[in-house]
Amino acid sequence: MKIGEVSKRTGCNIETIRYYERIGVIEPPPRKGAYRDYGPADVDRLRFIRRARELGFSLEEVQALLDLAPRPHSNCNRVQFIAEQHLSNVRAKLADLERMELALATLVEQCGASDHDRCPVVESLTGKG
Amino acid sequence: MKIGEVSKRTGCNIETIRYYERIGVIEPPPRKGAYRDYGPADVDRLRFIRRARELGFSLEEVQALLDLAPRPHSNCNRVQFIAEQHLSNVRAKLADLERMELALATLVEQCGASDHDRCPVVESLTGKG
DNA sequence: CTAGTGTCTGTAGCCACTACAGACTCAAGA
DNA sequence: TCTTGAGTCTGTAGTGGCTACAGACACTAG
Repeated sequence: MKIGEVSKRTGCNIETIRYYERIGVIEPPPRKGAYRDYGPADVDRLRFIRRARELGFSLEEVQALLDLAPRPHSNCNRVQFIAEQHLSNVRAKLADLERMELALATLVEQCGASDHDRCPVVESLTGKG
Repeated sequence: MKIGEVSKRTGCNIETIRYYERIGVIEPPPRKGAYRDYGPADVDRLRFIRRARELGFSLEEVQALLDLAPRPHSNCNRVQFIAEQHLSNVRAKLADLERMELALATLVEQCGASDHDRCPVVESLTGKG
């Protein structure tokens, strides 16, 4: 299977697949002539990576998960640990964004209600604190 | 005022202040001998930038806001537009993160409840979809 | 044999910083 | 005056996770 086909099947784009190879997230596949020749296992691995990325795992975490995945039974605790850590990061980011959302929504609302003598957004950013 | 003082007053670190100058977000201040010599207006501007960044505005948006800020009255509509646009980006990211959070929390929970014959996290990432 | 599509390598760009190295400047104290 | 030491200077390179080329090469169908 050539890289274009793999790209279609996994949803990873071609440049990204080669990038993953370069940084060692996937192994360099054998070559058929000048072209990379992938098998089904590569497709599975890339799908795994893509899903993990969609859940927001960093490539470093993905690496770790991939190393643990072949023996899920004995490694479940470590996998769970990584997932929990990541979950708490996600929750922290969520809290940040929620704070932003609230602040922005308030400003925008005030802006709509204002007589535009003063701009609440600018005032809020300019205020002395 | 030297850059270290400005850094303390604004919470921007020194490297960041010089970076902002390099990319044109702030003007190069005059020099007193070899050293940059800032005034109160620079402190205000950097505080503005910092606050806007904390609300998640990109530096490009910050630039635009800074250009509009001197005349908040006449520019309020444009400021509001930028803020609204940004707010909807924030909300989109929030929705993404919430999806992640839900998926991760579910997996972690299953992982805790599992007898560890199979690892729900690995299974979910490996599944054919 | 040729045209066209796909793939190859290598490099540079994106964002918003951050982290140095190695040189310098300047104010205060001896 | 001389030294010390903290602060500042410039310039460059690194971060993460791609993405976007340029310019060359490979392969396949007609």
